[in-house]
Amino acid sequence: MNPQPSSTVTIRDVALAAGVHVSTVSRALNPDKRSLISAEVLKVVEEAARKLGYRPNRAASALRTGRTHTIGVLVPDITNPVFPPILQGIEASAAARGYFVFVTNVVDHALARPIVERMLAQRVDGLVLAIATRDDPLVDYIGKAGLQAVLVNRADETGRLPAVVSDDRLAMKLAVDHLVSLGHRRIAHLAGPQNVPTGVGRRQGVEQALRDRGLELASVEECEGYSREAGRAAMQRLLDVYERPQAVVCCNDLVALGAYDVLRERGIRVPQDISITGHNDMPLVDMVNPPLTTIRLPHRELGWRAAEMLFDGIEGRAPSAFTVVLRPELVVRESTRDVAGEL
Amino acid sequence: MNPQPSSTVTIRDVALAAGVHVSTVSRALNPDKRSLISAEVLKVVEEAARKLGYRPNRAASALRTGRTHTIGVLVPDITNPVFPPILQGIEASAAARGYFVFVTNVVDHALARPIVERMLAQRVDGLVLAIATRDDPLVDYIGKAGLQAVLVNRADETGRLPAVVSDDRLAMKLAVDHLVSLGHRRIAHLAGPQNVPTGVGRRQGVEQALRDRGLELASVEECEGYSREAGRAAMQRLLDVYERPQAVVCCNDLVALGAYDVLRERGIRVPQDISITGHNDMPLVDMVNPPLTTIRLPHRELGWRAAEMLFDGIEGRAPSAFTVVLRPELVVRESTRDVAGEL
DNA sequence: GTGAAAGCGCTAACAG
DNA sequence: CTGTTAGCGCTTTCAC
Repeated sequence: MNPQPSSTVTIRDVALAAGVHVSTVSRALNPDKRSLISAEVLKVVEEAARKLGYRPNRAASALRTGRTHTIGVLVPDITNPVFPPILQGIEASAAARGYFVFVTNVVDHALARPIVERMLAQRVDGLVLAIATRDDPLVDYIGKAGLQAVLVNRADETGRLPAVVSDDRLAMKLAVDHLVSLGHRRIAHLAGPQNVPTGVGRRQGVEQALRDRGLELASVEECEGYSREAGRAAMQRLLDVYERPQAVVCCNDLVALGAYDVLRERGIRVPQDISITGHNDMPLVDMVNPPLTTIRLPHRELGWRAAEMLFDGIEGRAPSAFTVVLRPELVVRESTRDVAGEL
Repeated sequence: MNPQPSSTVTIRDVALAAGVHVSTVSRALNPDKRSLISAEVLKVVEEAARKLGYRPNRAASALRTGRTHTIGVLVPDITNPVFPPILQGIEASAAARGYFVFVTNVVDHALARPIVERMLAQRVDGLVLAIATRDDPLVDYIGKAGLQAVLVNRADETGRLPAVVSDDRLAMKLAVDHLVSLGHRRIAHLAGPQNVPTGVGRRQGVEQALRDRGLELASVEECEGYSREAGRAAMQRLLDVYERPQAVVCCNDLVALGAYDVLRERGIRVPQDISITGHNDMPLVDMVNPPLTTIRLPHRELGWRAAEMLFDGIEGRAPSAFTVVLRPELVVRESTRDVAGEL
């Protein structure tokens, strides 16, 4: 009575058991074509399929239809806490549509191309890229291969691929406006790598927001990466080279924590002596000392929207937008302090 | 000259271009059968394949051979920071062997079965499960379906499936021994859910380690989950019901942070008034206030080893072990304090 | 060492 | 509404 372990139950077996032709079974089991089948036959087929524990072979269907119901996702480092929620959003969208998600960790950017080639061999229906650097030849390659793809968390400036991003400039404006409203004037920036779009966008955001308030950037240092270690190094340079700023807008939380490290070593107190802001609101930054004022991104929604756009493309629907820009929000904690009353 | 975008380059096209039969191409491009082909023909075929940008269609090969070169991974919550490094280990092993990894987030345990069924339909070659609860019918189902599978981070007590785990008892012994050596005697435990193996194992580990030192558990509360919120609730109960302990061994870091929350609210200082230990050494617990003394697990290796075992099984090699137990290590920070000199 | 031929399980014209 | 037929691209006996 129990459904069999499937192993080798094919559409043929079901057809035999139901006393109909295989194509009838195929139609009966395909939601889109079910309507072509009489209610009577439908029942018999479904019953037979159920009894035998039939499970359509996706590999066979993929060969025939060219659609595998799989997508690939490339992330630079899955242990970076911004990516899990993005993946979760992607996977939730995929699961809801009956797709599976190949997740790959692109440790070294040179490996991205071979990974995409392997995905092509696997005949994925589309790709979500969380890794494109500025002006990436990979984007060209994907375009030429005629593959559906969406970028997430990084836009393609040349507009070849649709993208879902958070508004980096707005994010930095929120941070700067917050600091200015607290009375800060000498504001520095620990910038992200200037060869990735987010690094550039956030830096421009800081500069523009400052300009809007009639101020200019006190000083800036570029980090080699979005890591605590890079933040530490950059903060050291910032303090060694320039006059100490009243506040530092960091390109992300990890960098801000690296800045914390340096400040603690040098006996500079946050926020009494200097205010710090981050970006991402990664888990536990509300638990560090002091709790970090930062920018919260809708990471899960970023992933979800990217996946939805991808599926729209795959299923031939016109995408509703080419670039989707989501709104970040400011989360005020204790790493920023009001200095308006002081001279 | 540039390799074509593949789209429709098949083995036939290569055969035609090389002036040989398709089966020759198939052999030439299969590392295991390459030796059957003359060096001369080999060169011609490889050249043709390269020139055309040929990319073997895995869906076709899967249909023919029954092997898809894909595995599935089920995790309960990818945003829980223990899982990304495990996934990273799995993915690294898979990539090295030319496999892809389907990652799924099993939000609700009732969804696990349908997900496994869809994976079966997708004809994955094997499964890594990070989700089994004690005595899970899913394990039976997988066994019956004849699917290769390995558990990670959770053992199957009935021994039906191979597993890679960290030594939970040893972990707790490390924590307890550390606290005892600091002079603590009244030691409590915030236990994990007793319907998952790790919850039970860690609790037993605490009790045994205490017994080994001639002590007994001062008090214990069970958390509803491995979350900060659950830790908060359990810590509240612990303080409300029992005499305040000198130290609390927590079943994991999130729970320990929940305990921090309660202690802070009640003005009980860590570590001056009470020592706290965690488990997992998740990112940033070295940055919280105070930095958490905890147990570090080899998460990445857990994933790697699980994947390696799975591939051994898939490729017909006898697995080198049925259960692999990895060693955790103690990381001492500032949430535990020496009280030996005090009365 | 290479070619011929069959078929993995499924879907999609095309008939009827 | 259902059956017939062909074939997706690849691998693998079986011949020669």
